[in-house]
Amino acid sequence: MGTRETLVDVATRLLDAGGVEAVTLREVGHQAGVSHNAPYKHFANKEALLAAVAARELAGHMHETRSVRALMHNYVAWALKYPNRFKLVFGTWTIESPELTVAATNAQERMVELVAEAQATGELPAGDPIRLASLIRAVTHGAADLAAAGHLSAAGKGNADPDDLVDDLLGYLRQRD
Amino acid sequence: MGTRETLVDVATRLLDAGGVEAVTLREVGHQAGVSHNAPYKHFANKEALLAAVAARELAGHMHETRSVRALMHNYVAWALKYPNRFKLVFGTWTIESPELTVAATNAQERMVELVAEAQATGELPAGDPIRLASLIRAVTHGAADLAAAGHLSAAGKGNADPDDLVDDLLGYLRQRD
DNA sequence: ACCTGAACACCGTTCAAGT
DNA sequence: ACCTGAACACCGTTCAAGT
Repeated sequence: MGTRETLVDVATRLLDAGGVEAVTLREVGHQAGVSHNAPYKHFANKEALLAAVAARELAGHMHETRSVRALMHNYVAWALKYPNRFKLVFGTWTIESPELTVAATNAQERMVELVAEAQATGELPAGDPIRLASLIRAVTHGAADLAAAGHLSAAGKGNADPDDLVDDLLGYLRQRD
Repeated sequence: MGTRETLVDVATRLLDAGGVEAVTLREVGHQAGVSHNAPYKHFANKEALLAAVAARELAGHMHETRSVRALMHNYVAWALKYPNRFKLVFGTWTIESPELTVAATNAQERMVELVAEAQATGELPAGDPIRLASLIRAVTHGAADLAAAGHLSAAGKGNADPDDLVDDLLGYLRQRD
């Protein structure tokens, strides 16, 4: 395995264990068996390394899913299992990462496809599939983000988990026809 | 104005200008006219200062709103105007801040109240108001978060903005009865 | 092409000391 | 009660040098 790949591996492990602030170039280099500034021979800076982590994460989660519902539940499960990767991917980037942009675009297009299919069978209401996909994605993202940050259960006991909220929305959308 | 309040002011200004990583205790102290470690006499550490910033932000945005829709549009407008404050408030906290918890609980309760009122007048469908409030909040939060991070317009030109998505959801919910 | 060690400027935090 | 200056351990990044 090349050094570059090892660096991304180590960075992902550190990210999972302690959040983005636990990913230091020095520790990444050390655990990869190289010096503390060897990463600069493979990445322009720390953010470029994090972008590589995010891009690999996004690309690796393009499972074949048969339905909008399955895709959204995958999304939620991923956010809850790897909250630090989730936060990294959707955080603010000051650099333009082509691989990250490509991965995000692919995911979005797959989503729109699935929505259009569901509209064709009548499972989802008619209308602009991009706009409807954005709505479904917003609920899923919002529910996952609030849950991952512990802001969804703040109100008490009988709270819904993110999967429930996604299903609630799909249920309301189905009852329209 | 007391030193403590000045520190929170300066920290907020730095947050707006350059994100959370631009908020250094040294710069906060300097711009507040005190030494670089005077903040430790008012806050246990850097995160406690950031929690004070977040709590004041959350408390200051409890405008009197007459409708669920107005509250959600306020939420979106706030997220777009002060993305760094938004990200801070909903980020992961490793400390327990009582003032932050209280402010979040108050906001959630107000939201549930408004949803219950709308259910009474038939504007929103019946059912557990806490769960319905969670759904509406998830869409709003998700749309605002994706938009603030630039992930909503990734698919192209004809994209909906966060306000449109909120209205789309409320529209679907209204058409149920 | 890839790596190393020293160095620089920065940061959070602590501590002894001052009023 | 509130503040200061020095100090410590850390970090991202750069640079000259090595193979």
